[in-house]
Amino acid sequence: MKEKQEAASDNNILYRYCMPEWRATVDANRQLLVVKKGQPVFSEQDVVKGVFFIRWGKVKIHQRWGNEKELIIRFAKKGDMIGYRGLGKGKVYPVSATALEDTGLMYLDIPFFEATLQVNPRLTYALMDFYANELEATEKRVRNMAHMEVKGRVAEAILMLKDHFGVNDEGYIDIRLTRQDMASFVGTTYETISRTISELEAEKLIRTSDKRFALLKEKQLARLVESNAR
Amino acid sequence: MKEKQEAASDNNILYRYCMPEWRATVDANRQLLVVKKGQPVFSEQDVVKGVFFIRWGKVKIHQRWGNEKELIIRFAKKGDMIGYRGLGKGKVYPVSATALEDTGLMYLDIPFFEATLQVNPRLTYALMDFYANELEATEKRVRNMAHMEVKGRVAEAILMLKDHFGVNDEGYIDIRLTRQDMASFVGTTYETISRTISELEAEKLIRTSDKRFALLKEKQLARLVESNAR
DNA sequence: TCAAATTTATGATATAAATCATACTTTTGT
DNA sequence: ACAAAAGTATGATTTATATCATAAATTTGA
Repeated sequence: MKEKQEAASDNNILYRYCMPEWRATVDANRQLLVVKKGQPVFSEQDVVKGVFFIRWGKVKIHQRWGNEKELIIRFAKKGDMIGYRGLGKGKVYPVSATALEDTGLMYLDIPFFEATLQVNPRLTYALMDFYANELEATEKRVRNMAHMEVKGRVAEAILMLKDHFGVNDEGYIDIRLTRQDMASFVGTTYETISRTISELEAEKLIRTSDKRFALLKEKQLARLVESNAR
Repeated sequence: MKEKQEAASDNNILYRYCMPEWRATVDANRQLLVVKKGQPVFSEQDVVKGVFFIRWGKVKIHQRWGNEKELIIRFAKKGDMIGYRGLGKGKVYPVSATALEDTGLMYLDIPFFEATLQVNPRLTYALMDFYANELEATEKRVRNMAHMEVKGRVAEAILMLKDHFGVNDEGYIDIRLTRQDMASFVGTTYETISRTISELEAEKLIRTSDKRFALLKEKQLARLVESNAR
């Protein structure tokens, strides 16, 4: 892997909330790994053996449904923790994680991670808060899925992507997504996404290029979200 | 309130996971209250001032959308905690809680509850696990909303209700729900629910009476859930 | 570098479920 | 105990979006 990527500083919930004395223990127990674009970090039904922290790159957390369909639960970037699904031995992942680009990860096995939680109440507290907030966001998604139509959900998805990944110099949101991934994130088909994106472009609310999105009229897009009850 | 109801033993995550020494402190700081059927425990946009534990009765956690529509996020019964949405001052509820029948609650204010978390790492740990599991269940709901059609979602909803509330002597799930509540839980309209329930009854998979459901062929109902990709 | 595979755009058609409408039943509050 | 309000069943119509189909554009890897 490239130097620049390897040099990325780790800044994740674990490093931020565990006691400084424990940090060296973490470093002694961690493993570093690289997953190539398109390759799985873990897959549904795999036994949970550890937890991952993204050092660089991007990952989608998704769930298969039947043969062809999938739903993207969330996207993860540098600093994000993935793969921890609560306590309990012998658990299997209810979701898959797949690299959207070459991605560097740090891995801790479950016994060590849970020992870390026991020793660092502040970390446990921060993690509880993290899950409580994720839950709130996911509940909102259920509601949107139930009551908002596709166009509003697409608008909201684009705004979420902007919040999560930020924009680059040219104003494009810093993640490349296929129409299929976008469809899986919004919960619709790629044909419908294709049409909806074309429509939003025709209305000059967004621009797209190289599988990226740029916001042209963010406020109007946000208004679209609000007024899109079914 | 009736004697029998008042005599209910409290068994909730707080009592289960906080240190015995702390229990008396909790009891000194708690308030007990009763909310009548149909009345709110708290409402969307209220400032979060405390957390509630249900002693007896049943509550729905729901979110309004526009004027008429709502989505029921979850149901809560005896022992369940409601109203805690992570740390942070000045937070407002993103959801409402409304009593489905007369309900007795214990209330703790946020400063005391968060002090309790600080003092009882095991409780924090249990709460983190609780939220991680809730998150997993809610993610599954997002997926079902995206890919499963109404009939499958209704079947799944009925199975969830059975798990959560159990069945009485006559085989009926121990909660009374209007068609509108059922629709809000499944994420559809009451007309569609009415039709779907009629259909499931005609197929002899369920029976209904007095706003309650009884399972006649649980396995077939579960199979319906599996095979109901859109 | 080129052929194969994947991704995209867009049109035509089918369909699940929303909406509109009406009559009937049950629950609630005074 | 009764009138008003809320809830339910079911039919008719509309609509958003899935599905099917085709062709063009882009990406991939040998």
